[in-house]
Amino acid sequence: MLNRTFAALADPTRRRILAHLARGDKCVTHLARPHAMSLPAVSKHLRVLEKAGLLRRRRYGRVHEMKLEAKPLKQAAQWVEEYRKFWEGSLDRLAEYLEKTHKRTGKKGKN
Amino acid sequence: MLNRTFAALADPTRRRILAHLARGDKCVTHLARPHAMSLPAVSKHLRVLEKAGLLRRRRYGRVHEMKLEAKPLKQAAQWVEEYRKFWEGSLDRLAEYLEKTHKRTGKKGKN
DNA sequence: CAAATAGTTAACCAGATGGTTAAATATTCT
DNA sequence: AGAATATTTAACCATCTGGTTAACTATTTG
Repeated sequence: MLNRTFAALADPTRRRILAHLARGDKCVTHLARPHAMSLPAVSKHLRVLEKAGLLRRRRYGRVHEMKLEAKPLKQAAQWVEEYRKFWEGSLDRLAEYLEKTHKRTGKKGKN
Repeated sequence: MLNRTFAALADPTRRRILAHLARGDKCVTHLARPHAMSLPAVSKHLRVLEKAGLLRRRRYGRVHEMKLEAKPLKQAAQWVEEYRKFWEGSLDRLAEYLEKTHKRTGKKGKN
């Protein structure tokens, strides 16, 4: 799940599409316009996002309305947040690392 | 920047490597052991992570010590967090959406 | 019905990705 | 010096990715 989510987010076009969707649901042509590429290209991006569960599609006649789906984003946020423990406690970790790995003149200070 | 970060995070092997690194810095062989793949494969993964700025490498003789670098993760978290506004206010958005789309009398708006 | 509109599917292409094995490069150990 | 260890580089392969154009399906409109 995270695989597809992160892979989907790795493309700037797709992130822009999501940004637009966050400001209101849009149909394919509408989402395509600001992107200097063909419609099929956008269509593909939308399918990637859909497969990643980042948007849901509803058809109204010939128009496909896209709707942002936040669940995968939440999951991604959760994953990344686990590393907050690390980057907020990084000095402690560094100390621990220095102590454990290199017994060379144990200077364990905090900065 | 986000491109590379998210792309790097899209691979489970790389996420596992980061998880190990978050628990202490490790050298290549050490990081490779739990992954059922060749050393060069792991080496490649490490380079991807390095290029994405997610880790820093220090050489002590022939041993390369890897160290988790949190900045890109922070940036990624920041990006994802922007969508919290959306998924926490999703009901309002939904209401807005319903109002705009369904009660409309066939106007071809360029919203 | 015919034409316009919305969107997808198909076929193709160049380049990236993720893996392999074999060989090369440093560095450390005896 | 020679062997072992840590890691990278090279060459190769299959598959995925992101784009294209052309053709197709489906729906709305005149």
